[in-house]
Amino acid sequence: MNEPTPTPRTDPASLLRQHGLRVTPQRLAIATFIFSKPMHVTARHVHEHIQDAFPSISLNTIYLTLGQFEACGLLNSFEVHGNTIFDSNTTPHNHACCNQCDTIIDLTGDAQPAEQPQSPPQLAQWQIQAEQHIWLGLCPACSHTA
Amino acid sequence: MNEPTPTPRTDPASLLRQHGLRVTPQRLAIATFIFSKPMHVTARHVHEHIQDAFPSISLNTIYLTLGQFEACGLLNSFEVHGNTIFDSNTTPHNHACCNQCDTIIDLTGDAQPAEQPQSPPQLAQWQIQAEQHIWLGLCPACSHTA
DNA sequence: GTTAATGCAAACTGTTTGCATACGC
DNA sequence: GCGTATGCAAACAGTTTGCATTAAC
Repeated sequence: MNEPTPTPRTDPASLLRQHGLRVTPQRLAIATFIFSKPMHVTARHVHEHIQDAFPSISLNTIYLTLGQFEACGLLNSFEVHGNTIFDSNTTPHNHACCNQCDTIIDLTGDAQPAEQPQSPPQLAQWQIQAEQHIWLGLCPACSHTA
Repeated sequence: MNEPTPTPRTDPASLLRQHGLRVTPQRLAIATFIFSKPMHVTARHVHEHIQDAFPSISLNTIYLTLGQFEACGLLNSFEVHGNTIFDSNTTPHNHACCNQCDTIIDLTGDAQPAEQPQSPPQLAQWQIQAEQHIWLGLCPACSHTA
């Protein structure tokens, strides 16, 4: 009861209300999907998944909703291969992306120095808002078949 | 005379021939512009600059040429804010990009651990081809006006 | 009832592709 | 002369915008 965790594992509806977002069935479905576990999705990916339950949902709504989730701090986003990837894991971590199959994995740093962003001295006067550390290459599966 | 540096500061024409690329006036202009000093450019940026000398040059040619330069290892590319940035500095280094004015600076690491890409253990089975470490935020100028 | 979310369509941007012509080698 | 580079146009994908309708509060 004494844990002021920023985004606790509450149910999606409460999560939305906590951030001043209206709870609509579509939004609830998106939130339920995305926050069920840490995942990396594109807007299209979400759209295709949600269409099972809401065949008439538009990509537009997906973009809007994901954008709002990100503005609330419920999601992070980054770009790989020209696509915007939304990441429901909002703790600081890095990524590796396969150049062939586009698989993305989290690199949650045990020995990683990503937690403390030790900005280089040249950035002393910058106001850093985000840090992206991405490895690109071939995942184990694609390495074998390549 | 005894320096076998990979991409020496030869004239652009020789540089192109060295990599099996035909030397055309347009290509020469692009190469001269890009390799005059380390810089970060988009295809559009190059196009606008080259149009001074070749008003009829097409964006298509720019994309093709930059793509070939990259395939030859003369350029690196990365994406920021949905744009492909071509970097004529091919030595390993990191970047910082201003979210407001899109200024990009090189972070050539003195104390930076970027030189030896110490891949995280999770990537042991990956075949890493590139590593991007980008800081996003506000540059000193935009920090002040924000 | 007020305000925000949705869905549709169209616009917009960056990039790629196809193809005929021009030109470096 | 052969083969690639160029330029034009059109295609394409991801994303954004405008607006009328609908639904949450």
